[in-house]
Amino acid sequence: MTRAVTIVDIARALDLSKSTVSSALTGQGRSSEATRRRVVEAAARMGYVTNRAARQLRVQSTGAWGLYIPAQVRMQSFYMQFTFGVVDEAAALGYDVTLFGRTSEPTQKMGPQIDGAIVADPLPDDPVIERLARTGVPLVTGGPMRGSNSRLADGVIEVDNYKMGRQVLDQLVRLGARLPALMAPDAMFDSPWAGDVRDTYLAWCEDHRIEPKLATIAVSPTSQDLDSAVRRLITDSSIDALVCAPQGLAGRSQPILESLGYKIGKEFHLAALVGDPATELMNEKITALDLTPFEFGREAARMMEEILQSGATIRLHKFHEAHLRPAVAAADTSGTTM
Amino acid sequence: MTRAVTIVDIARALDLSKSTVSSALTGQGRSSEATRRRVVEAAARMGYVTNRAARQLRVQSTGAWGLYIPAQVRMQSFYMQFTFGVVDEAAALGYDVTLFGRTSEPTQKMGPQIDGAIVADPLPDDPVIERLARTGVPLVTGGPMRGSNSRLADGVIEVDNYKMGRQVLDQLVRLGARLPALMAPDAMFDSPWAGDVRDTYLAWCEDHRIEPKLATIAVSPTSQDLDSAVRRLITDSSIDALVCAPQGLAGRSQPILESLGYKIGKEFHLAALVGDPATELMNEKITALDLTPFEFGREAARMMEEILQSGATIRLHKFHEAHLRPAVAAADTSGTTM
DNA sequence: TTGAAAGCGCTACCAG
DNA sequence: CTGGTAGCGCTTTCAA
Repeated sequence: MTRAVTIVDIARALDLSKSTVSSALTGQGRSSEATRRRVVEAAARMGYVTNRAARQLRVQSTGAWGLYIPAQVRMQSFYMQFTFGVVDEAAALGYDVTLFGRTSEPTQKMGPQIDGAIVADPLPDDPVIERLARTGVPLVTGGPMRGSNSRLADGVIEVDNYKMGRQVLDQLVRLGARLPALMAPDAMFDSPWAGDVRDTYLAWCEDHRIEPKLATIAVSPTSQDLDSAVRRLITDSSIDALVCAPQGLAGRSQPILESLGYKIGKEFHLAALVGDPATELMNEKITALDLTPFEFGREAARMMEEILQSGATIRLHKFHEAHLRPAVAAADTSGTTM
Repeated sequence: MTRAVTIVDIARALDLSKSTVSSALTGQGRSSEATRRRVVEAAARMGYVTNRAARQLRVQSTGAWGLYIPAQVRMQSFYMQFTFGVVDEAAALGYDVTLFGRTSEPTQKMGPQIDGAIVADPLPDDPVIERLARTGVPLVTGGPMRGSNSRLADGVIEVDNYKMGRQVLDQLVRLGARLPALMAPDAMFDSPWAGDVRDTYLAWCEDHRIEPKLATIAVSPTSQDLDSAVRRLITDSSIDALVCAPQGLAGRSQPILESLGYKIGKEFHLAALVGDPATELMNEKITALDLTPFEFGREAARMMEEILQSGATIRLHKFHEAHLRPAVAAADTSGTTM
């Protein structure tokens, strides 16, 4: 592993000064086009690559963003896609993305060194978020912050859960449902999103003069837990539709319901508020919301860039577009339309 | 955002020199225990945090590792857990983890600045891996490398796919299966792991004088694709067990098979080679391999540390322990053991 | 046991 | 348009 080539190397090779090379490379147009090209060409030929540490030390910026995904939901593909959306766009903007885990610091004397932090689905009192915020760098959240933490965010990008939730419920009614139940995350994952989902459902029920049927469950329940939750829900009451908030649970509920004799898409309807690409968005019997998490992540990254560009003087709030992917109406056994 | 506190600040405050503070902080025991404690205490009180860039510039190391997950499989929870295993252990060892996406660089004049790269399930000719390797930093792979890339890795940690695959197949036989089929990843994800899985199955079949029944499928197939693949497999032949290689497919196949009248765990057996925590490892009817991906990631990180400590002079190869979680034998309707 | 000084690679400023 | 120089914060000699 030989010593890396630096700007002095290429300065010597071209018989120029450090400064000329530097400005030619960063391209702030103080040098003549001719020398600029010579420098760039030589840099490429010699395999020059900027030393980030040196640059950062000088410019006082790290060139990296921190990304934090709460431990509770790390198994969901939504967050993986969100993550790579952030990574992808960040790379395009010239930033690295550093991932933070749960512990993250105790051993570390050297705190995370980042220019900004992005947090997905911030939980009200997550200590990691507080620590991230305390570093003083801009904070962008995917999903709103609530409670004491809420003013910590410089940028928020969220899905309009209220609008989308209603679209799902209305769609179920359109398919023939009269009494949809909601399966929402339990207290272990009491994120603002979870709260929005509950509130939306309750408000919708009130509008429709419907007795709400709400069950709570872990975001990644065991088969047994899901099984008993579903059974409890359908035996307790006369519901004819089930809206599952956590990703994947609608897909996993389908076989349970079918084994109990329900015909999904006909006398019973299923919906997913966070459609899983493999199991729900591809499943025509399930009405699902496509939250396009990859694009969601990209937008979060773009928002971060915007805030950084402004010198962290602005606060941004945007909505990310989600899409309703309705279930295909089940072909009636008695005949067929079209 | 006030200026960060540096070692000079705390040197001034304590009326010491930069050097003394530095060595006290890094604790290489040249200063007296008394001053060392004074310095450490002051640092904590003043909220000192090491400037990574400065340290790196001096020491010529970035304090960060790169992690790359092939795009094809990013939706699998296995990789998410692996990722956070790496992040967790890296943090404990004092390293940041920078995530790499597919594009990663075109815009970047500034190549990734890392001390080492970790790659999960390296695909034979992945250009990102080549680029990572070309940076000259140590490379650790989760899963073996094959083909032209294979000598690029300084460290390899892998599951003994051969041993574990056989354990699964033998277990199915023990449960009563005679003719197990394999559902393996298609050419889109032709990783060494996928190859191992196929080879193991074929060798096992030969040993047992069984005609192999092999189907290939996308690692994240649509419901329709999975449905038709399963149907094709069982109608074409008289198989009585199905081993699914890609994560989650055994769980997703279960309802398909059941809807066709098969009783899983009795006359038909299902197995998952990469047990999904939510759908397969929790499902008592499915024989599943628990690859403990989080721990897998941690081990990869520890291996990286070991290689780095050696000055990248050693090459390491280890096996990561996976666990067979057999299906619970279905209670026979005619009676019960015990 | 401590201090002074050099220097990692880069950008920014000030002359020319 | 270009060169010289200072200095970002840190570690690491070399002297005291």
